[in-house]
Amino acid sequence: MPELPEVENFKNYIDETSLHQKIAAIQIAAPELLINTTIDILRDTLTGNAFEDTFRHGKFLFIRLQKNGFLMLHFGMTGDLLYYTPDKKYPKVYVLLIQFENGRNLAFSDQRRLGKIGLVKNVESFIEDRGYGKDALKISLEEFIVLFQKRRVAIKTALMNQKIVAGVGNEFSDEILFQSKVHPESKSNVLPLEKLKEIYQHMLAILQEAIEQNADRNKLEHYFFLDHRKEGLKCPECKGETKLRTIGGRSSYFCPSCQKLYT
DNA sequence: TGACTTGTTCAAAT
DNA sequence: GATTTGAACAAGTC
Repeated sequence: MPELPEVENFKNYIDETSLHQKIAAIQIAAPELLINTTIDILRDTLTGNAFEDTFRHGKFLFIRLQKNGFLMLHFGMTGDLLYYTPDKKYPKVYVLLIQFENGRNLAFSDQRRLGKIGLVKNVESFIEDRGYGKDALKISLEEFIVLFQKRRVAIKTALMNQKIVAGVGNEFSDEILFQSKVHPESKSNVLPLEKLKEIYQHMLAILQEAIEQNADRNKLEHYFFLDHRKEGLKCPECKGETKLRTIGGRSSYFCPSCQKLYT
């Protein structure tokens, strides 16, 4: 599931493959993913244009165009990118296909179609209008503490709320709380200051390492819950059994003996 | 067959 | 008004 590190990885992928090339044509296979634009406007804007650079905020990726603002991509649950030379081997399924003048294609695929595609004039006002919080890698400790001290919801729910801090999803929130030894149902506003600080530090460390490893789960084996999302496993710390519980409408895995519940 | 999965948004409740 | 809760969406798996 694309969370912040995966989206950063997509950003790097576009930087390495798709910048400064004239777009010859585009194909749109899933118009229902478009927000604040239409097929015609998107086609008119992108054709003859080029990608200049990229910017990530939380799980959103913005690609600056040579003219007329930014192309915005959100990867939902199953979004993926592939840059390739079209030939018979690639009957690539896509929701948006960018065909460059050099003959290469960039395909945005999204099996479950929970992604989003849009045009954005101004990234800062897009983020502000929609009420998203600071990016998880850019928020300061002080800002983090102020926000989390006033939320009464479960800490896991707060961490996943993009309007508080942007970029953390279900899977990374489980790992952050496991490393911090905090039960996911602990109320955010009752956590001791020291614990909030630990959560903040683990959030940064885990996200940063995942980015360094290109969000490759095989290289994150030492992270217990990122590697094993199952109930009834042996916790590597205490050898107790891991539990599954629905928290904030999302499945949450945790170790009930290592992760302390603050009420 | 239908329950379950996730990121986001919306409506309703507090 | 701000915050919280829960349902809805899609489409695939089991």
